[in-house]
Amino acid sequence: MNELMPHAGMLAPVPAPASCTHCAARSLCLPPAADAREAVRFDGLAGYKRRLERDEVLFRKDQSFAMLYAVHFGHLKSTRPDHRGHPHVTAFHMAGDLMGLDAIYAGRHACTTVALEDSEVCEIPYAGLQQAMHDSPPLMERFHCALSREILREQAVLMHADLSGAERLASLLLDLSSRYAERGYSERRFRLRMSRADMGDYLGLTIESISRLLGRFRDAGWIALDKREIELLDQQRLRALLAGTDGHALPG
Amino acid sequence: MNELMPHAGMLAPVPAPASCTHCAARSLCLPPAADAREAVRFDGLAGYKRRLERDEVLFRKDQSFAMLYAVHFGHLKSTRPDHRGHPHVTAFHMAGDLMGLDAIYAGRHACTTVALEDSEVCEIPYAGLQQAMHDSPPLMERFHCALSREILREQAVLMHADLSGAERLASLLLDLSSRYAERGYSERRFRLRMSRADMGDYLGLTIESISRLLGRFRDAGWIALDKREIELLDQQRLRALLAGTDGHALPG
DNA sequence: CGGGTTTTTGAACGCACTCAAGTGAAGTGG
DNA sequence: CCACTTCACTTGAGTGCGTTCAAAAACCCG
Repeated sequence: MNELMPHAGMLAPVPAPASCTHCAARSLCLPPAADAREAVRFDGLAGYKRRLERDEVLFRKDQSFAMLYAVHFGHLKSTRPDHRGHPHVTAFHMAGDLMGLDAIYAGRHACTTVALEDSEVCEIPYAGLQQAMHDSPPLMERFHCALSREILREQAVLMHADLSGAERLASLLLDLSSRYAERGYSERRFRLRMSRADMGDYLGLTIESISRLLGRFRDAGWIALDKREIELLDQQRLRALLAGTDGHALPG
Repeated sequence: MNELMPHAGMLAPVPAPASCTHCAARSLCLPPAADAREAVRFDGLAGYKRRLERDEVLFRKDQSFAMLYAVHFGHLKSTRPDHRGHPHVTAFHMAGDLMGLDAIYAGRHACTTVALEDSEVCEIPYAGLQQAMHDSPPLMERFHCALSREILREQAVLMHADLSGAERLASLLLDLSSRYAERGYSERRFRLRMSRADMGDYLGLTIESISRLLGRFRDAGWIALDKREIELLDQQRLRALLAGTDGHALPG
């Protein structure tokens, strides 16, 4: 394990070096935007950070739930074993994303979350958050929005059901692109932090299919690909593939 | 439309005939279980009911969000159009289920919800609920649990991705069965309120596949089927199919 | 450089889809 | 009461896509 400091409760809110008020992902995360006093208070709540090395586990399925986490920097994935026991990727997380929301119901984590690269997360004690929400209706509302957004996100993935492999892959690439855009990074060129196997587990395709589809996208001139470095050369075509408006399907 | 009474705000909480305290689905729904005073207050909040005929729309996608709804009796489905515009069923709702949670984020409904049969729903004004949650931390916690459970439910469906058609169908039948059991109905014998087409839209299969699979389940002696009336003759086999532990797959 | 992992590529199979026809029950109007 | 329509479901035949199995190539890290 890699705990830099002990998990403190609400009693000793020693401020951590980096505060939410100056965080780049602030607008996508939980801390209140407007009120300065509340912002300071939230810093005290979420001040503790935890560093993770690549492949290090943040929390494991069935582990008892006490903290929510927000990505400060880096990338993580969440996996859940299916009925057969095979792991299935339920989400990829990047800066500002909230993790652990699915643990509130049962009081234990429903998924295992792992760092895809060296990362840092902010710890948000759930008990403290509840208290803070009681005192601050705007914070409560932000939290409800975050939960609702997570439901929406999963509904969107859920609708992959009757999409072809090419459509699912296009959907993932465009999703990543738009999330990088939200964060001020290039929506055209980015690095795929996850392995082909992770992409397959996420989309319900095999690793071979992912590889073949990426190859066909490259051959069609829709993307440029160098290992995990990707550039979306023709977003329009990718979108058209999803919409099915395009007369031209993927050549291949 | 079919509004029996005007939508009142918090100012005129005229109690409706049936109260949450006596509702059969109370334990599965939002109202607090313990405190009698809070229970009465919640009755005032959620007292208004709305009746729906079969095929009547409760709310439509993009409609602005003001109310959450709970199923009092009857069954409903929620659908969302995919990128192509084809409707996709995201959930089937029965007594006690909360609807509209996905609308909190954007302030507009993300799906369209329709009655599968004559039904009645309880209206829960979101603004009033927020106020009530501010006054009652236990209610707030129940609400967070409900949101978290919805996330879990969708994750479970999301993992259908790499299941075969037979496995997906078994999963749906067992899910319905366990939900009826929770509500005190028979887990063995029940009525499928939705059409084969709805089941297909939900599971990502065609109507023909649903029909064939139900036929194979029947021929294998795992279920008895009379139109929409179904009896699970061998739950063990259905479960074994999902777990993949069973040596015997579905004969076919 | 070598050993292990990740990714790519090839060939054949099987499942769910599409297209097409047919059955059955419920509802309508003469 | 019976033709007719309509809708929901069933059944059959053929195809295509993603899978499985198998092997080679590229990459990473010691």
